[in-house]
Amino acid sequence: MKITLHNTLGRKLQEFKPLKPGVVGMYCCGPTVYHYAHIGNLRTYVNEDFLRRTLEYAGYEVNHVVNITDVGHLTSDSDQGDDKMEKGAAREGRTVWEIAEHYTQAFFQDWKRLNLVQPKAWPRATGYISQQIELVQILETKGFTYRTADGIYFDTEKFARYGDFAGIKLDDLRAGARVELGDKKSPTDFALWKFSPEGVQRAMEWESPWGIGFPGWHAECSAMSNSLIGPTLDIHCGGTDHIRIHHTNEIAQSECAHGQPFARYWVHNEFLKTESSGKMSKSSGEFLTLQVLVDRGFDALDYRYFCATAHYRKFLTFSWENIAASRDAHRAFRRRIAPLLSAWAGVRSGELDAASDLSAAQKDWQKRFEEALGQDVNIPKALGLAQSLAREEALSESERGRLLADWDRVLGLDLGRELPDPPPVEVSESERLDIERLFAARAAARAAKDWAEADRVRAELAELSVVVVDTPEGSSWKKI
RNA sequence: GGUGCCAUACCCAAGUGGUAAGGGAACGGUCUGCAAAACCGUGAUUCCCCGGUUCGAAUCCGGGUGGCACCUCCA
Repeated sequence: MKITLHNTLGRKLQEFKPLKPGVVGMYCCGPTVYHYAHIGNLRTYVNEDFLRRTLEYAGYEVNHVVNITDVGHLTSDSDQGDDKMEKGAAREGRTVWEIAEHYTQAFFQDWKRLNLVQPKAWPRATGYISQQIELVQILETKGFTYRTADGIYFDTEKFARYGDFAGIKLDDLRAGARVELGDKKSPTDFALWKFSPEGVQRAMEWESPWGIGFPGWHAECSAMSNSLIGPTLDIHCGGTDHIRIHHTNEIAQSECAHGQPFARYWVHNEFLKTESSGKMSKSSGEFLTLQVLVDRGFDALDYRYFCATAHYRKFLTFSWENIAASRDAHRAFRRRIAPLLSAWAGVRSGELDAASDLSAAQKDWQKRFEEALGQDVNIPKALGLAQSLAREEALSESERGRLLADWDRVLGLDLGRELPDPPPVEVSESERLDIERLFAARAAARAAKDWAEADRVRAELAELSVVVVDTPEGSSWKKI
């Protein structure tokens, strides 16, 4: 199975070939655990999960690493701004360590609810302080650093290819820079190690060859990816916002320290937008968490399905109308394929040889599915194929069921599981009595075969947003 | 100011030179006392606008218009 990926390095589609046959080293920038992840953050992890599952579907073993940033970096790369972790701690009256633990666990819960595959490692920045110090020492020895009053900085003048990755000329970048220069020689220079301010006890600080302080915010990814995967990664993932600063700096420090390419393929995810305010971001205040969606009656997998409707390199617009449309499509899809999966479960016998016993028609669908995945992980196209296959009567139910069960290894919708119904809308006691009274009146009218009256009451209930469903076992109602 | 991206039906969205996938909503039908669910059917002579290249363009090129992102933390 051939996989083509859009590589930010060179900005073009490229056939994927790992460094070592059969194995993929994949590093993904994870969350800073000072607050809940919002659904925009989560879109990126869902998309990265589609990539990982595609690679595994193609037969690769994926050494997938996602970091947890539990060190509070400054909110600006100059010497200004607050430490996000300390800010979170102050906001909630807890220690930074408690904050880190709480939001890490919340993140893990979201991860599980979205049916994301566990990475091979979840390194925490605070667990790799010595490796980060070591990285800075190597850079210092090789002459890429200089010291100012507040820290050790990377000298971007010493790395000729600095602007290449982001595709920008250094002069333009420097001329347009908005950061305060401070003691830095160039606006593009960045901190590798920051000193704790004189007379200030920071909540998180460590001993180092340069005195007490804390690592710069790009150091952890270089140090942890090197420790867990190696100096050269096959794939490095992240959001598009990281291209300019974070990934550019990771490349600079990693390649100068190790003398070899840092990552061979860079895969960047586009943002989730809102209709009103554009990009969803924590710093702007308002943001939605997965829990808010769940509280509104959506399943986490409804959100996963929603993510699957747009390609990872395109903006996806969130609105309640759009997520509801995805939920409806998702639920209808599950209802439609349930008998297909059952038919397949009924005829399958033990383990099967992957493709050898597929019919010609099945092989044709299989080929189309793999092509969609291979085209830069085109999940929306693959999902469209799954929808079409579900209605394709040229294949028997079990033939379709077999393919869909297999495709779910990539779609990750956990299709074999029955999703619980959304929780009912809250109804106050007095409202409930009103509804019960009308509901009983309608039942009486139906018993008397007074259809006109029954329909009149149904309309009255509808005005209260109450839907009545009649089944052979009796009637029931629910508020929507 | 610098850099880059996007623009396809009511909504979401695939398509990247060969004659517009898929889903949701809506409408019509079957079923049902009526509804709900399910199933069947109906949708762009056209892809923001204007030029150009080509036998052929939503797809390539040029120029507009509109929206967005990055250049401070951010997925």
